[in-house]
Amino acid sequence: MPEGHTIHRHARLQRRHLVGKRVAAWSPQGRFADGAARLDGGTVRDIRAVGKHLFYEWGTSDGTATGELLHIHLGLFGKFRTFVDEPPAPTEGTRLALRTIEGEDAAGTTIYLAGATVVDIVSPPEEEAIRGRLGPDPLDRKADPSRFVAAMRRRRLPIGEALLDQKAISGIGNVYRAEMLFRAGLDPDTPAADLTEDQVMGLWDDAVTLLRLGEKSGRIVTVEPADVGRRSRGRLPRDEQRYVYKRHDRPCHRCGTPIVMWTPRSRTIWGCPTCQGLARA
DNA sequence: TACATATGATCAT
DNA sequence: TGATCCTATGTAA
Repeated sequence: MPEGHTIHRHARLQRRHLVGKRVAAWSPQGRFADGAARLDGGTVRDIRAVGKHLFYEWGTSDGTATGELLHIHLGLFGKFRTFVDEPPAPTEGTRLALRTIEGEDAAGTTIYLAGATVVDIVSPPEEEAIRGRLGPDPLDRKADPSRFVAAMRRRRLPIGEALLDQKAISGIGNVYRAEMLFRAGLDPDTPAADLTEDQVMGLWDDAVTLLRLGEKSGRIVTVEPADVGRRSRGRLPRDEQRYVYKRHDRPCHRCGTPIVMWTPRSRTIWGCPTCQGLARA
């Protein structure tokens, strides 16, 4: 389930297992055999997440930087599986396997990766080039939201499409864009440039709130508990976790109006005709 | 066995 | 705008 929160969460959890460790690397599927061979037996010095990208800084077996970075982008289907005990055999599509090399009696941690759009080895300048193409990341405490504001001000593009543009803001995906626009009471078809600066900053602040929550919990829960008659966000039934995403024909949690869906640029979006004043409805 | 589906992004036309 | 790439899963046939 890879929007930005998932990527940052993977980085945080994998750091605990991998950083400072020597790891074996191989490619069960074979399509990353050469890359895995270059990484095999080296150490992981750091793992960094930015937007939907992951960078693993590699070192030699004694920890010296090699100038090689494992770069991963999960795309739509990419998945990690982590095993702290003896792992099962990898699935056929497993492109990369990493396993920590521990002492005699420790099993080590094994991580399998399948389905990713990008698995390659890049140099530090290439990492910088990729970062340079990305807008500010709501999960980066040093991010500069004014870059997002500026990007929105100069775009006639509908805000619903602009939010998916990783050059404008990085890490937002199809679930968060729909949910953020509902929470802001905005029609996704509104041209980005028509929003006030306060509205754009409001979207940024909400992205920070929601992605941080998602990074902590590993799930995307966007409803305010009061809207579904609850006291907390814990263990909500599936239909009560979100306001609009995949809730077409279901009643809005705030006003009861049936949620509608449409598909601009082959990315389905959902909205409440009443709460978001949908022009198309 | 087949097909639909998925929280992404790029490239060609 | 449409085709394409990536893989696993659930449902239908």
